Amino acid sequence: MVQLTPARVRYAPSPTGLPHVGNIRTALFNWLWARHTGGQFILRIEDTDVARRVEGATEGIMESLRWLGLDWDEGPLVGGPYAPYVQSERLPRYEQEAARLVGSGRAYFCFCSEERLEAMRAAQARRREPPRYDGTCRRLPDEERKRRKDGGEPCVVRFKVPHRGETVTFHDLVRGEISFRDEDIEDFVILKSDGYPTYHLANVVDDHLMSITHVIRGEEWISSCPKHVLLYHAFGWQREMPVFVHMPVTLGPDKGKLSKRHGAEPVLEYRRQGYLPEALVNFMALLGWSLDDKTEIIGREDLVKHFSLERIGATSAAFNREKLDWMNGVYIRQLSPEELTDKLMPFLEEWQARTRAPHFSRSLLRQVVPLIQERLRRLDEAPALADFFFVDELAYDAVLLAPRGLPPDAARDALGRTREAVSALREWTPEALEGGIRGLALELGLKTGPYFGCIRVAVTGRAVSPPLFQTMAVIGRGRCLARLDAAIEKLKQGAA
RNA sequence: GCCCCCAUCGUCUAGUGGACUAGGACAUCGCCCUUUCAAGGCGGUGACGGGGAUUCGAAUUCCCCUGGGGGCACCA
Repeated sequence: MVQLTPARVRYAPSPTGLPHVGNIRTALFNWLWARHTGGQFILRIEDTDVARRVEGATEGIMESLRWLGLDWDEGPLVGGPYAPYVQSERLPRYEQEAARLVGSGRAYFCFCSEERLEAMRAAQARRREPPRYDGTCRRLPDEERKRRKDGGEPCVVRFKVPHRGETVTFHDLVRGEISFRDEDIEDFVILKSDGYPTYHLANVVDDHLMSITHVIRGEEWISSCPKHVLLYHAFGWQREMPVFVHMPVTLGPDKGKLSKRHGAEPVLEYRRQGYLPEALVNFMALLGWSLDDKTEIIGREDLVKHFSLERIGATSAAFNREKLDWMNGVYIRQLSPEELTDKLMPFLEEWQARTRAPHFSRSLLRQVVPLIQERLRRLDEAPALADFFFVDELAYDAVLLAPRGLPPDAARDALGRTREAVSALREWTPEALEGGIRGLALELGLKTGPYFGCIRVAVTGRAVSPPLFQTMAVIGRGRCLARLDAAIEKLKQGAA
């Protein structure tokens, strides 16, 4: 492998809610790059919007990362050489850097009120002009700005975008050169009136201070990237500018950018629905990245080993639940029965608590697991698939007992003979059951299809189940005989 | 409205001028296996948005159009 310099990358979410798949995929790509290069993955909380802050969101973010196995080397809880990693705790730095810019004439105080700005934008919209700060305070004489500032008038700090009719160009690893005309960039706010920095300032300052080498983020940031580039230059940091990698956004099923509005669910919701973190990781990695023309199932280690920024595509990808479900099934089948039992326990326990199923236990579940493993796509499907192993009474429609090709009377007789034959069995094993029941089928001249179907319903209460004889073996002699009796009774009542 | 980005099967993608009658995966359809359902095996349907240009030769390069997406806050 080529010797790579260790990268320092960051996942920088704002704590405004639980991260969803599109969001956490950014974390995954950053993490993969850090691990691939042997560098550091940094978690930085960008809580510079006091109004949008959500209680507990940071914990939710960390829990999501932990569940997916995306461990961070620096950040909340673990600390690091560039602490603190929460922007609200770094306010003095931003203020200081903003002041530097004001001092050197690259930024200025702006006293325009929210109302005035709103009116300005409304007027621009009416004139069908792009909404953009009109530069009122930029044109103010220095003395007046100083006087009003010293007088305590509320203000923000705006970056003085050089409007020289030039283009601001940056290199994006995914798309190549991207350029904007400087007159299309407005004098953006870098420090708000409450003293908090905006994303633009905080992000540039911290990335520089924390020696971030690669900024891997969603493509929704492309349009603000020139602002960041301008800031790097204004600060004199252009030599150490990070490599920009704008990943394509994830689209919802309706092809809109994945968000609450477009079918995005919190990552932790996937845990609740019985997805395996390794399946979700595999799946998300393939959303916008590919190893070659055939690899679909690729485990975490191989992902780390083979991941590369160069193979990130430029087209946005729609989140496709069906493929995730398939992939999750693949990962479920790869589990050992013991592992799967462990993973299934919380889902069955939750079900048990609701239904009071009398026969549920881990050891019974352990026996059931081999019978349902290849039938599961999600862990939360297990109760619906296996409930009849754990209950006493079965509730089902008697007509199911007489499938096509087996009239009710014949079904009742067959079940009666079956009960007889089976209760005489010395061993209650799949093999013994199969021998006995097949022998009987031959003797009675019954086709196995309808006949086995009939027994299946009697024993499981449904027309679809895992293989009959193994199922009966696990359910046990006592409950099987009782269920056969109940089925015969049901048919008698139906006839009467 | 303005700016930016993108464009291969329904979906995720491979493809960097000839190896492409465009490959793989999910989904879908059919067959096989089979006591049902799965799993598995085999096979089928299915795509280079349109138009120009460059070239002996374009999915691949360039331009235009169209379509889609993103952005345009004292939000990130």
